[in-house]
Amino acid sequence: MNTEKRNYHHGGLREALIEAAVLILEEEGIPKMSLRSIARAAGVSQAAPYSHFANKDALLIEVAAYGFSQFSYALEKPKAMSGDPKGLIEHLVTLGVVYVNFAMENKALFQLMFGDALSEISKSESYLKEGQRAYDCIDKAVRHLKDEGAATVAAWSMVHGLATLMVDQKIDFTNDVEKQVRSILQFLNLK
Amino acid sequence: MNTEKRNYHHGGLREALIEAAVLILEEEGIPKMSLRSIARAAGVSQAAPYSHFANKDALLIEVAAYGFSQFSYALEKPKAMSGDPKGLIEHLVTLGVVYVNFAMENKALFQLMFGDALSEISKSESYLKEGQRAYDCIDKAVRHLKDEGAATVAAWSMVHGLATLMVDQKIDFTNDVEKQVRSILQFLNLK
DNA sequence: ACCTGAACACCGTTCAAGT
DNA sequence: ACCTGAACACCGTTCAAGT
Repeated sequence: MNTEKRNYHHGGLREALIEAAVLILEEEGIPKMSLRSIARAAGVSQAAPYSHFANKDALLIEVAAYGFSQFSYALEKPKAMSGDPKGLIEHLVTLGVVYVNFAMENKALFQLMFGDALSEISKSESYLKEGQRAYDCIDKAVRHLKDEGAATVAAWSMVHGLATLMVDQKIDFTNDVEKQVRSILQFLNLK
Repeated sequence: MNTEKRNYHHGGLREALIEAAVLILEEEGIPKMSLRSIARAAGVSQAAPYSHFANKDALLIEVAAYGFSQFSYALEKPKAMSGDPKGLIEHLVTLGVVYVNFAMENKALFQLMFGDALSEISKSESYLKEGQRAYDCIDKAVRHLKDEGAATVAAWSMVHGLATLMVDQKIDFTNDVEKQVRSILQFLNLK
């Protein structure tokens, strides 16, 4: 395993570094995800990443963008089944459950995605694109119930607040995420 | 200024280190807040902090606890003026504004307080005590409108979500925090 | 163009030694 | 008991040098 050092000279190190970073991120946590440990995991020297990224942040921004692409994919999967109000509310609950489950199953990645450690992240095309996809998903679901920008922000804040409080261990860990999401969304009134 | 090196031998280094950490935290940000830079700011050697704290995290936990004491104080200040429903809702809006304003005016401290970087924080007496004070404030205000645990979690999630999204720059920065808080809390239905 | 090895300035932490 | 100075094992980043 350790000895099958692939030949990254044939163009693949950039992606391999991102993959290695994602692995270390979820398996060892943010503090252990150093640029040097990522390079080690990819089987290259400590300075090699600088051939593909301006600095550590630039690599982490790509990791965050990858996270948003996975996140958006998960949010786009469940399709609204019926057009009646009850079905629309049920769809919103489903999105909330997907949101919180993603956060709990990818804690460190979620923190990287939504934290503000990466000062240049808003200059990344892929981050903006994948992030917008996720936002559009929530926005569309909310606007079917209440076509107002503030309503989206309200729903998003509520679900995101629960997700962060759970990930950051400020709220009792509940295995039953759906029950938890349902219990707060009952207090969201989209008239 | 640099030369007036106080004599910390007479018991004050512990508090001086916490103060120095708070200053660096807000003025230079989390990445610059190293244990060595804190020690430098307090005018002692790099190893001196270990006479008062087991490690860097132990010091940061005290900083977070200090943050919660300030936070709780701010939340306790505004008193509910009238007992009628309208006054109670107004009180909740006020608490939301205080919450978000604290986050925006103490970004790095807020992130330290509510992040999960400090793995041993839940073992700190002062953190638990000051954190409980803040929670009780919100819980009391919500329970006057709707006496249900889930209602508190819903209101807290919504306000905390807005605060984190703003601090982490995932939502358009708005100078008018009150307007923003009001615009989302209109969708909180405590029946 | 892509990668290495050595170097620099940082870090957290430990430990013998000083007072 | 409290603090220092030196040391250790880490970092991120730069740069000359190799292919």
